[in-house]
Amino acid sequence: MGTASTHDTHACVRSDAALTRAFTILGKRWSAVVLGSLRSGPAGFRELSRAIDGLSDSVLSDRLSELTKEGLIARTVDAGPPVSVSYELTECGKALMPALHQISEWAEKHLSFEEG
Amino acid sequence: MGTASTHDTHACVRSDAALTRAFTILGKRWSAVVLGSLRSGPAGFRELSRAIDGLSDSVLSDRLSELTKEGLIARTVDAGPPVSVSYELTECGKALMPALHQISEWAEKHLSFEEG
DNA sequence: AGTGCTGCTTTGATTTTCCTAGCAAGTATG
DNA sequence: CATACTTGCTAGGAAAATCAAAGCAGCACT
Repeated sequence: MGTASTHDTHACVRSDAALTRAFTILGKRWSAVVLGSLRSGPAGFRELSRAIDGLSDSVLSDRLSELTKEGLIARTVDAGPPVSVSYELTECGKALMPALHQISEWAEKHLSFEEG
Repeated sequence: MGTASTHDTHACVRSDAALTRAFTILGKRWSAVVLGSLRSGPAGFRELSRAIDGLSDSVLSDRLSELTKEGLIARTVDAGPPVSVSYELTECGKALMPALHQISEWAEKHLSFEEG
């Protein structure tokens, strides 16, 4: 087949723009894990740092900024006196939770957890 | 401190091991997009390269190797003469599609597509 | 004052990703 | 054979992301 026109435009669109856009955010190391950690409620910087093993403060700071900028989480400052900061999911962020949960279940079923 | 008082195991497990493991794979740039591109059926290297805009050959090669090693996709060589290679989702990879689809829908609803 | 908590930022080193080429092999022309 | 174009990759090196560790300011407890 295909001898007629070589440069046709029926590319079948294997590429999914929405998925690509989503993974501009989620495709960064730790983004999704940070979001997942916020699933059970608001948390402070140090709490997240402690909860997520392997993630350094500088990267956590970056992810938190990006996620806030993208509107997935919100940063709230309570000027105490002991000033405390807390991060929590926005509606947008919450809407992602079912998908994250599904991925989590997929991982448990299909992935091995001993890796080098 | 806090002899018998402080509730030390207050950790609430914010960290999700399965999610963390999943995003050891998916959290790499282009992994999920490559998988998504394979959802409509097998494809060759060049076809994927053309379909996914912005992804370079060297990175595609990396992702394909990793995804194959992790068992999400399979590489099949048909020694022609015109030798042709095709990649396709394994059962494991297919099982991830619903989640990817959900993320795609989430992106369409909640994300803006004009970004800098 | 000393120690530890909080929320970050800064400093390099290491790793990953990216872009530009290029290779080997096959097909299609002439 | 030569040229041109395909396929499936790999190499080199630069740019960006990630890393661990330390530092800093503010507040609390002792």
